[in-house]
Amino acid sequence: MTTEQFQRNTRQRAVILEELQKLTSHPTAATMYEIVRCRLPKISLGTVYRNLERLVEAGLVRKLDQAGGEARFDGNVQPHDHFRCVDCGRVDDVFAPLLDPVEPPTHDWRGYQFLGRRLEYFGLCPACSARRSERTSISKET
Amino acid sequence: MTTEQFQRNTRQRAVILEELQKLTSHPTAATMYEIVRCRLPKISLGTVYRNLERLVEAGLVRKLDQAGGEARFDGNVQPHDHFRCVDCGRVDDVFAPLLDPVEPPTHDWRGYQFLGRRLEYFGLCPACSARRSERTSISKET
DNA sequence: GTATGTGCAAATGGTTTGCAGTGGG
DNA sequence: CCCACTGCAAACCATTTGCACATAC
Repeated sequence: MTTEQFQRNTRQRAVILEELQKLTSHPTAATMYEIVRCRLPKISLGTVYRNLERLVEAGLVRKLDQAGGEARFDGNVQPHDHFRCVDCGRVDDVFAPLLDPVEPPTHDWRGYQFLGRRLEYFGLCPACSARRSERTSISKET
Repeated sequence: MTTEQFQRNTRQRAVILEELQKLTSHPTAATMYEIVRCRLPKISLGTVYRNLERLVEAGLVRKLDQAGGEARFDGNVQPHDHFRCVDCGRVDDVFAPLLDPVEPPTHDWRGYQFLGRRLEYFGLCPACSARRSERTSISKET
């Protein structure tokens, strides 16, 4: 898994990949740092960033980044889409294809060479949706 | 256009919206700052950021922040998708719907409340695509 | 007149990087 | 034994924010 793609196989990289693949949440680099520190107390945040980046390049990890916000990482590289909660920021997998997964041309659409797409839904996750409607009914009562 | 949505209508906000709507490119906040400074030399970058954010909230401008790096802004709020070049970073409009625009449920899909979706293609723009294949053939020749 | 919005500059926060030291092969 | 990788801390850079002043209404 970690073989061949890298010049050296370090314990740090192995643990980062292993822990990320255990999760179905989509942790930030900082969260990964906290998780990995349980097993490698001396690891640095810089190493976490560097390895996540290299794992992305190697195609073993997906990066879900957003301008101005924290990037999140996904250990599941199977094609699938995401739902981002605008209140709490959590990212969940969307298993049902909500958009017809017709692929764009793989290359040369009017000179553009397509490499992929990013599709993300946004809205309120179940918890935040409940919390909001609760607040609304309270404010109506008061 | 700028009326009603805001408590006060300032020249700064009007110029920012006006200049952004002239463009079909998708400038960053820094680029908008440069553009607007031709007409308002004393404007500050902070004001550009604040107003772009408020214009997004008012639904007059779209913010394209799906990828890491700098956010880009779009004065065209008609529903359409985008193509981002991974080499030079330019963002172009995608006019032809490459994905069937089937809308996700408007709310309550397994407790999730959908507010919208963001779709972005990425790959190489015509210029960068040409530049890359040129380099490849050169390296083959050499 | 007032409080919303601006200009300025400093702060913030996620991410990257330079460097000396470590350890994988 | 060498050089890719690490730990550490400082640097970076897009964005946000605090504050005194300006101006829209």
